[in-house]
Amino acid sequence: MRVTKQKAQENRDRIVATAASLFRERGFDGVGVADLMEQAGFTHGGFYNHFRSKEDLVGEATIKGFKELNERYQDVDAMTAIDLYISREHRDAPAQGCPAAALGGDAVRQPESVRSNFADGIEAMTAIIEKGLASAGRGETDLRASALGIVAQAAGAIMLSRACPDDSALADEILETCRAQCFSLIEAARSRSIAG
Amino acid sequence: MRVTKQKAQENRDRIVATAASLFRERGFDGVGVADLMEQAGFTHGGFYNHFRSKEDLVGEATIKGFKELNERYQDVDAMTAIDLYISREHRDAPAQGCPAAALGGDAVRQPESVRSNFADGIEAMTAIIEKGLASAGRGETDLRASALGIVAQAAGAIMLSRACPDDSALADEILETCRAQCFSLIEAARSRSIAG
DNA sequence: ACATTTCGATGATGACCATCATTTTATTCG
DNA sequence: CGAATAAAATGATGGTCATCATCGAAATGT
Repeated sequence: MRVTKQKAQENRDRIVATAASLFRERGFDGVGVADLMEQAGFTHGGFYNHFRSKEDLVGEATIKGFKELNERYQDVDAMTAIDLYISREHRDAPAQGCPAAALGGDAVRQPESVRSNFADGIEAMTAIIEKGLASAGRGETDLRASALGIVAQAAGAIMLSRACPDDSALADEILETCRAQCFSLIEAARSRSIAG
Repeated sequence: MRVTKQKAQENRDRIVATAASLFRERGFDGVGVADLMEQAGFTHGGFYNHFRSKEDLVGEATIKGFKELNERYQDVDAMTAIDLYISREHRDAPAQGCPAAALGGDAVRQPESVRSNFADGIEAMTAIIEKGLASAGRGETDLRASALGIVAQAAGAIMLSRACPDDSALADEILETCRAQCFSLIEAARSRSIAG
């Protein structure tokens, strides 16, 4: 049956949101169109009324995932951001977590259009950390470089910690060690910024 | 036809080596048994004479991948290791590169047995960096913590750089920035080690 | 109110996939 | 040498996948 124009848009949004979660949990290749549609509350057939291909959806879901993440980290201190990001809670809930950490490895095998969305997402994450790094000081030094390094270490930490077995000592050690090291990097960037 | 016992072992090794490369290039799910066997120079049927399941091969290929990597980094200075690891050459040749960076994201969806191999590989990488960090000094401080942070940042950098579009400015910026930051971390760890 | 459009459901398509049974062929072991 | 064995090839199985054609029904535009 047909459905109201607004309702159709809501349905479309729900498909994208469901995909954004499922992809982070199972990978781009781990989610079939039929399975996805069922999780969103539909049968498989309607999919191609909304998207030209699965690849299109992958691109949209990537944007959606980064948007969810960055809204949650908007306007928080860099220390708080790292405390939230490099945490067991984040590691153990990939479906609601960072797309870069969950799907960065999958992204390599995606077309340029999708990878372009990843670059935008990484750029946005970096900007958030950089903003959270800016202290009362003048910010002479390259805060962006510090932010980029912190983002790489944080995403790497979550990915590596997830790759370890459940309840592995190493998995937790990676998290704790990298959190502490990122805290140091934040402090160092700030003191350089004030001094500069 | 049947084949000499030694030849059969060589064939098996070749399948594992081919898998180790192909998996890093296309992901665990991106390589089918038939395709893999063909790349190794066989037809698909013989696969199950060598392995009980594809999952078994995934585990073995992971070990093989880390072994290849760690042999290449054995006995090198930490600076040199990072210079080799965080490089365009490494980023652009995933099939010969680090399994953690290429397959860490895929590992989450693998059984514990495979993840256990990943933990061993990460442990080995960390040990190599830690050893390369030890200077003439007494090594009072926690070099392992520094090494783990460096490994996380390095793997994260390669993963994120690969996720960006080809010829993207961000992709190269990630590499250069993280290499410089890892160099600083190495220097810092060493001076603390000497002072301690 | 009626014709048109379009959302969503049903079902089919052809291509892959992992896995296994069978056969052929050659080696290994007694 | 002969019997048992095992590696590799061939071919089939049942499952899943992305994509598409079709159709019913309801909302939209006139």
